[in-house]
Amino acid sequence: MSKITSLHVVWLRNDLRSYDNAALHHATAAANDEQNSAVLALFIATPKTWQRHDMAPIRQDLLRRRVLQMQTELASRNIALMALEASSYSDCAKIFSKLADAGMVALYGQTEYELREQQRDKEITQQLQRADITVNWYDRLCIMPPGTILTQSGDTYKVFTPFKRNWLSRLHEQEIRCYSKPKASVLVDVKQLMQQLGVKEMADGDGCSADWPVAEQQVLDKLRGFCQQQVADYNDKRDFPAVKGTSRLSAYLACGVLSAQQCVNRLQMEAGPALEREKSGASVWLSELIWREFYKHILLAYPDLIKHKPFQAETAAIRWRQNKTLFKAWCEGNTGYPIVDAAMRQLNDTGWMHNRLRMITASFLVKDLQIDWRWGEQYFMSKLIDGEFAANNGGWQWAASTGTDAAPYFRIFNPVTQSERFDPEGDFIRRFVPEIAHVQGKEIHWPHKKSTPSGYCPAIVDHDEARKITLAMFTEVKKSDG
DNA sequence: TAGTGGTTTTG
DNA sequence: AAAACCACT
Repeated sequence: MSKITSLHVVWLRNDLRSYDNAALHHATAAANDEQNSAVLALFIATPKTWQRHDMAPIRQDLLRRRVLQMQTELASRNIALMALEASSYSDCAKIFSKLADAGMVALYGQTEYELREQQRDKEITQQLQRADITVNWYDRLCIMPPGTILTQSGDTYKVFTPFKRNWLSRLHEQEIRCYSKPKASVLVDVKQLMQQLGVKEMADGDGCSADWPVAEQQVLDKLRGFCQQQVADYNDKRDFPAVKGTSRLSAYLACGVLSAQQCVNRLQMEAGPALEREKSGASVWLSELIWREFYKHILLAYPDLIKHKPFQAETAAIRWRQNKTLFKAWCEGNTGYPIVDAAMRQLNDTGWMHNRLRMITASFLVKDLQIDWRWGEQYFMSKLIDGEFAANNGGWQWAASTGTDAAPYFRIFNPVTQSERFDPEGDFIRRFVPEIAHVQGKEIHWPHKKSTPSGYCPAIVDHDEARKITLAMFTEVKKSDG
């Protein structure tokens, strides 16, 4: 075989899949078109940057496991995946200059919307273009890319429902296309290339995400299974944490084993007509995918969000309580509110939390403990296997009433009412708060009525009182703003 | 035609 | 209360 003289490099980040991967697809097509040309997929682990972004250890481990799995999957398609270990994003530049010397002719990748990531990509782009290397970015993180869904006056939507209406009308105008799995003709010898470049191989993770399978086919089967068997009941079951009513695909969307395009494509295939029915399981699940895009669009349009500025400027003046003791109790699931404690322990024990519980615990931290939503935002990121800036920040600001969407009511959840409504039998609470598992019947939602069961913590705050304090805090900043 | 004001909608 | 739409200019 003749010597490889040109490399088409695919930089994988949060698009760790071989199906429907635009970058991989185009790089392979280009390489197959040329003589002595090969595709090289590249992943660079950057634990220092990950840590600075509070990326949960379980999410880091999932990334590493997925990359190793993908290495095998891609090799069978004649595509080598070089998995490297660096420290932070600034080290990526050195790797690319070495690749440029080794015959790299083009770079392919999927765009990302966070500030540091955009800076990183901009710098690498400039560096490579100076060396006459073609750089191709594909904006496929969303089905409808930011900038394509605007109000009639050309503004970014700040309210979900009109955004969704617009988004859906676009969906009806077009067919969602997914790229096929690429196949190259020449396989690069990665071991040799790594030696030649003098770069460090990616380290293994600690395996803490082992409960989450990483084989691409297995994940696609999960998606298909969900769309065939569960999505029909999604609207009826999704709010009950004791029931497996949600897709549990968020972690795979976050690291891109699945694309949103694949999700909607599969949903249309399996649930077709139901999608046209309002409140059908299929259309409600689609709404959740649209929420994901809504927050990504918002993030790109309001870059201050990445600096943790509140969307509603006047709420920056709120003086949140800096109480480490109360915060710790919330983190550890020792608030004395069973549904809150069960939820936080689910997060701590499994790296994942049911969406209904994310709203309940967020509301509790902000509206019952008056603690800065940013503390909660950061804690969630540091624990969640599916933590992504846009959705996490959007969700927290929604719960904190500092974000988009100006509803005329004030959003304070009553944790006991929420518990009664969404964990009616207390099954979920008993699973995660064993010290009150023996409490019979509806008392499980509020076991303090007679006296707090031994081994369980008393309530750290009185909800009705806390509610009044919070309302006053918001009234204060609203009136000083005029 | 882009700006306005009045009306409807809002996770 | 604020956003978005819509009709009118």
